[in-house]
Amino acid sequence: MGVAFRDILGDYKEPVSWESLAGTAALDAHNAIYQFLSIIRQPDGTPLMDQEGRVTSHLSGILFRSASFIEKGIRTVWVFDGTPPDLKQETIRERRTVREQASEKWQEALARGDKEAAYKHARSSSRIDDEVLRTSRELLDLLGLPCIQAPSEGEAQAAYLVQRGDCRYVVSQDYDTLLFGAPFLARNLTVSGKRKIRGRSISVLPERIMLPAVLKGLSITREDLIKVAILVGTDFNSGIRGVGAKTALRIVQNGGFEQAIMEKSPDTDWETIADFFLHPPVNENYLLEWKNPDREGILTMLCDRFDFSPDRIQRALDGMNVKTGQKTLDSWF
DNA sequence: CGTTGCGA
DNA sequence: TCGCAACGG
Repeated sequence: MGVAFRDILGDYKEPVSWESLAGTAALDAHNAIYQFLSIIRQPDGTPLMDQEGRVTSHLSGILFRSASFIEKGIRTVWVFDGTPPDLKQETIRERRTVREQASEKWQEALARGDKEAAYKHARSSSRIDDEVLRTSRELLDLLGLPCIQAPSEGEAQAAYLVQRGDCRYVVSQDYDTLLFGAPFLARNLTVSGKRKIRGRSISVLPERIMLPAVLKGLSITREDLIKVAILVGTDFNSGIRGVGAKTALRIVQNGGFEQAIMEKSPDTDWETIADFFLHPPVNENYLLEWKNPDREGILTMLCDRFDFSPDRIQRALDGMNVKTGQKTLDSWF
């Protein structure tokens, strides 16, 4: 979701400093891991793999990004998806089809030696399987970072953590958490966010989106924002053809939502979808505990089992601890 | 994506 | 020291 939806959010994206993001953050694990699997690849699309051919792109991404977050004083909670709602079945089927077709196109591109196309299709063929999930959690556990299992959508759980005050903000590239009520969404939390300005390369600041500012600025309620999303399409419905975010916003602001649905998409059970965004299943009984990284455990897992270079891993581990002066991360807060 | 190595 | 290409697994 969100490709069209973001057209009305442009004015509410604020650049923020890394310092202002110190504290606890609920990380959309699916979103982050997908990004790692999708992007960390060779030019021909081959992901990082150990000697046995097991994919390791996600482990590389999790380790180095976590090291960077820890150095910046950002304590992450990794929120994993549970069982998707029935409402999402069609989207899931569509994604599987796209993935399978991308996989075929990847092989075809490889066969004809078109690396650029190979890389592009390989990215779209990315899939988070059980093995990726298991090894991700294993590494996060060794890093001492808490993982929460959502009963349903991870974005909903992440939004809940912030609403409840256990985290300051959600980290995700997707905007869905806003619909689930996250008051503070942070995007572009990448180390390598670099841009050239006047010949100089400066690091691009992360950006934040504050839900109250969005709602106030657009003069709508959260329920209205959800209606806008439903008109353009969500994970739970395909939206109305030809209606983008700006048109959808105007329709909702003018009170024309129900009529538009009735006329253009009468089969959309919008009330059920809206109710899911407003009252999603969440786990309310979680325990958040941060521990020191298990240095030996991480080295054993990544180097002995997955063929990472001990040198690189040690350097990353040094970066996580040295700055804290042997204190536990917890003692910062 | 994030790190590292290399040429200027 | 910087900027970019290549590597990592």
